[in-house]
Amino acid sequence: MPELPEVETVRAGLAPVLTGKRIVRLEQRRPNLRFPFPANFARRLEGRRIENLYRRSKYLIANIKGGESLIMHLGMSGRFTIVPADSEADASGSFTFSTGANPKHDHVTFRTEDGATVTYNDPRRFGFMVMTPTAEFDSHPLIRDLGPEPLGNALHAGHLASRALGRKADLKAFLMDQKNVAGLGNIYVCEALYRAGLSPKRVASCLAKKSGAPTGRAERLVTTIREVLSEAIKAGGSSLRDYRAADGALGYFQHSFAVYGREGEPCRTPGCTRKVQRIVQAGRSTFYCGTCQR
DNA sequence: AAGAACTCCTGTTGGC
DNA sequence: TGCCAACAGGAGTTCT
Repeated sequence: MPELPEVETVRAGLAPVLTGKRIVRLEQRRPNLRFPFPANFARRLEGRRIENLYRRSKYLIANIKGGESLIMHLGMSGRFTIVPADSEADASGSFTFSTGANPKHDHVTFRTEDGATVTYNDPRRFGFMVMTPTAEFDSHPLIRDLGPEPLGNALHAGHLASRALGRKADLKAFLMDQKNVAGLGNIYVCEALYRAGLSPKRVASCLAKKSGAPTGRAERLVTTIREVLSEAIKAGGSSLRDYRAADGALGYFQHSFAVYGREGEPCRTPGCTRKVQRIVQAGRSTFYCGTCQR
């Protein structure tokens, strides 16, 4: 579920609780999520310090003192919940801070030296946690082929054009592919395409001229991708169904969707009378306005 | 090599 | 009310 803005919001919530802290206990309640947990997972983390917590694409990464990195992905339904150190069980035995999720899907709990706990809950178990030597991080198979961070300098129209040149996939699929741009998912691709006035059904190669130079469409897309992601981060992400920040807060960017989830509702472009359409591309819903997006 | 289909898993929703 | 199909912020694997 979470795309870049949601993962970034989770990172911001977890960072003050985890950065620089020693993990004193790790409870792992099942052998695997999407992939098996790292071998000797608890033994490799207990007693060790988290040096920093950062985000790359939709991954959360913790550098662990001693030379390993923990790579975490939330999949479709993953959620982290913090229970602060000073919260206490009430008379009924339940915690003041409930995780708000079905506890049968609480798969991993980290306890820090401060007494805070961070629990990972994931009903669908499409998320995962893997470890790799930090020195080999960049060449890890999950990391090495990722495209540029959309909010950094490496994403520019020329990059999109060079990736898109000669590609027959449609624009929607091109932008969903993490090798081309990192961090976008179904929601923000739909929203960025709407803002750029580009049809999701267009062929990806429309971003490049025959010379390989970027078209105006590529320029517009870079701008709208950045805009929509930045605004969503400011709003704390989008909360539909499962997603919450680590402190339990709901994001509110879903109220700003122009097209996502709005099938049959009027296009928000002033003067446009068209209704938002839903089509299926590569098995996923795409929402767009057939008038404003060409 | 690129692209499409299939797969993992549980929960929720809407139609009959 | 129940039953069943469709769908959900992802992406690796396998096939053509």
